[in-house]
Amino acid sequence: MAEYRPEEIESKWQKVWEERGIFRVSEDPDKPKYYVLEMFPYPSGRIHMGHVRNYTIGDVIARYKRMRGFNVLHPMGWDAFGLPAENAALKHGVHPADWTYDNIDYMRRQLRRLGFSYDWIRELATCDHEYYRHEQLFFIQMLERGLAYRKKTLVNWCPSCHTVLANEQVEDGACWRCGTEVIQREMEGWFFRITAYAEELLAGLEKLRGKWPEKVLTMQRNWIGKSEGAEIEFAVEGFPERITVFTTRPDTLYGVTFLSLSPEHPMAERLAERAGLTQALADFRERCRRARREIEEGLAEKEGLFLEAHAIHPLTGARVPIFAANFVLMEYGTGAVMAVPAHDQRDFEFAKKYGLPIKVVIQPEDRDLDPEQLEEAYEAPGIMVNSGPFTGLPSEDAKRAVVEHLEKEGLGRRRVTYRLRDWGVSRQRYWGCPIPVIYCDRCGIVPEKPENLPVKLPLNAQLDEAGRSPLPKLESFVKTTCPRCGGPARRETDTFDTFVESSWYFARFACPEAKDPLDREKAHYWLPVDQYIGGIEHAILHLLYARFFTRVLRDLGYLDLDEPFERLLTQGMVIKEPYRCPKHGWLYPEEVSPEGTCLKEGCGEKVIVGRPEKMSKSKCNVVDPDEMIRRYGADTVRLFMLFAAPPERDLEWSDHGIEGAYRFLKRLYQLVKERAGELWEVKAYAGDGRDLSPELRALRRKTHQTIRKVTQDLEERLHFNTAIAAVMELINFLEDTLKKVSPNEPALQPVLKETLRTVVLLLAPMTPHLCEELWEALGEEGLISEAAWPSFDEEAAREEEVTIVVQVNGKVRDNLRLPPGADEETVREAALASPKVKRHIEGKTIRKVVFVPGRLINFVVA
RNA sequence: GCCGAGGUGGCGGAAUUGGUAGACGCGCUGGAUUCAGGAUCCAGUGGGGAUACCCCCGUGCGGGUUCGAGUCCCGCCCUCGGCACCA
Repeated sequence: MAEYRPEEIESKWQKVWEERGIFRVSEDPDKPKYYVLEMFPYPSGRIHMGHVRNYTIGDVIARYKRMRGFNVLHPMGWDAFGLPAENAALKHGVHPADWTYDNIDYMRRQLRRLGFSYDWIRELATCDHEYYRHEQLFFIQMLERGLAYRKKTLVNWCPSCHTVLANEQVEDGACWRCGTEVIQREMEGWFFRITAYAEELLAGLEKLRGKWPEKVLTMQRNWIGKSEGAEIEFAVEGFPERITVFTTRPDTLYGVTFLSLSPEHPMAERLAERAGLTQALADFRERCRRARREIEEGLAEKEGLFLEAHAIHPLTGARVPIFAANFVLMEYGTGAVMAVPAHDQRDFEFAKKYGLPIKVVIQPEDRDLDPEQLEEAYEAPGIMVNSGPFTGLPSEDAKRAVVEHLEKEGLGRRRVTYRLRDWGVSRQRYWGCPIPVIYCDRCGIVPEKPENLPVKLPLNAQLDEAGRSPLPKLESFVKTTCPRCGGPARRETDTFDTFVESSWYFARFACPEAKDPLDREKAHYWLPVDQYIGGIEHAILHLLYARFFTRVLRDLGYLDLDEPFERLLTQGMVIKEPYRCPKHGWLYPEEVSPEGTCLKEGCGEKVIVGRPEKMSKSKCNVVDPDEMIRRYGADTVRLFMLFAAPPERDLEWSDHGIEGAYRFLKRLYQLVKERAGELWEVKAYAGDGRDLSPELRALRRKTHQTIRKVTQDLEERLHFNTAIAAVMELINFLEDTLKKVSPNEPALQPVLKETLRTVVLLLAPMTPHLCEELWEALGEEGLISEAAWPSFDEEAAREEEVTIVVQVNGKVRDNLRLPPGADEETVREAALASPKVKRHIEGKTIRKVVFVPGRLINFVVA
């Protein structure tokens, strides 16, 4: 019996694909285009199961669309700048470039072994100056348009990575990469004006409804954080300047009893100076910066510093004290808040702590608020009280009325504020794209001339042992001449956030050889990406930056689209249960006995099996793709990744599960190989089925039903697990049929050929190597990778008989096999003839009959 | 606290529009084959009662709508994810 040898089959077909270059694409006006993209990997060394899953899903879509006649762009590249390269360099004494390129070579081989249908000609690595030079040009152009700028501000500093992080890159107050708590630090750096696009980025989400996961849309919406309200100006006693506050509750204006300023607010500084509190304020500001994490998590108690100054209420003229408060952020709104303790919980707590007055200006309908008795702020709407001319209005209406009044008086205006902050892109790191600006003592900040690009990252740098960037000390890099005046000048030594590279790589894939950053025509042909696939961890980060950058490139004239990714699939993680011994800690599966005891040093302790979680080396619950490919072959690994769960859900790794996938492929291989000889020259059945025996007609029906089912699952839902299940069902059905049908039946071989041919075609996007092999064995022409997707015959798929469920009082009592068109009368008679039904009806009256044609009949009796 | 997703056999998961709950796979049980193990093949496999026909119960919990609810409505519990002093 033929033995399934995946390693032979797989290398054979990978070579054929490679030699014939069948996955290379170019623009073809005669075919509809389809661009499938998976988030490109960071070349960390080896691919992990998460990559395998991500890229398998993408490959199935690419191969399927190709079979459907699309001109498919399916590229792959490397997100090759980043900190791990520098860390590895320090640890192993290799240069980040060597480390990165070695990893790329290894990982490329791994991807090839999995049989992914990439157009490798388009491969790119972002650390290549032929890639990042274009990004430097974008930056210069952004600078001209004010979309990039430099400012000094409080930034998130990761002490372990020795660099600044953008707000999006801080999770729960910690660095997203290494988990170290970030500290607040005042620094100069470069920013991209993403806030200029806040409204457009928010509005664009609407168009993605139904095409992106709702969850991602919600997360982005929250992150942008639009809120509508008003700016209101307060005069300051003894000062010419006014303090402008932002509020979403102008209706509570009459309830203001004090103002809170951010400790970073310039006015706080001025007031403190006058009151001789400069040192006190500086200390307070320092404390707030240090405790930022606690403050943001709401753990820190509210704290304030009275600045011994008063503001004048714009409408009542009342004197209200001014505080610096630890919970007021300089970066949001105006950095100043009007405090309404009766109707804002934060202000309430602050007022209680410092004994400040509480003034009720909104009354709920069902009770009376007494400021003396309040235990928490009343934040809901109600009826205005103590509010001058606005008293008696519903608070929701008063919001507008108050603002209109202020606008008339020149004391305030409507204002929309976003939570989104500008994107800080400066990184104090070596292994990244140099920011192409020069500092000249005479001319100030000067961008590099476009013709001098790229500003190459020097590869001769000696890495600093403490992990700091060597660039500032590298004279040959820093020392330069000013592009404007020709005098001596210094280069910027910060590099870009690596998210800048990944913000436009999908566009470069459309025209990787273009001399210009992008070839408008090619980009226009290929973009947008029709299907993008990647992890949910980039719900905000990469996906928001890429949406922003696409719009910038549009406004710079490079692209003519708004949204880069038409459809988005966020695949779940690959997870596995970890094992832990009370004495020896985390264990590898092979360190656990079949009885569930620890095998380390003859320990014998009962092993604790954790709930499945993300694979990580530290918990010893990783599965190595190389090892699995070696054991079972790429097709089996791919099949299991697709079969074990629908793509958006987490996938639990199972050693038994992958065995099952292997078993299935082996069975299919043997089935086809056994029959291949006799079927070689047989033509697939092409009749109308009337000449077939009932068994063969049924097999044919199942075949066409399966084509329909698999097509739907791949086309509409991307639910590969149910598609595979359907093919398995077909094979089970085929084997049952073979047992029932005489081998001499003349139509057997054509029908069998049709079925096997179909099975192989349907599985081809998922397990391409095996299917090429079986396609060839069946005597079919050409490569299955280039074959057309099968179409189904509606007539052949139609059931000759349908199952009609018979219920009595809603309980299933029997089922009938009848022709699909059977009318109520026929069904009713057949149903009443059934003894199983009779038993439940006898002696009772039929009150009602519910008939659903082709499905069911229900007798309601009493 | 707010928002979102989810809760179905021993396990991963099906059930696309309110119409036979548990497809497909794993595991398990029994049998065949084998010196034996493995591999393979066959049969069974939600729970309970009867072991012959059948009957009752069953999709997190409690209500409801309906001839009929995993699916719709109301209330609650639990798990996971995101956001959270953003004025």
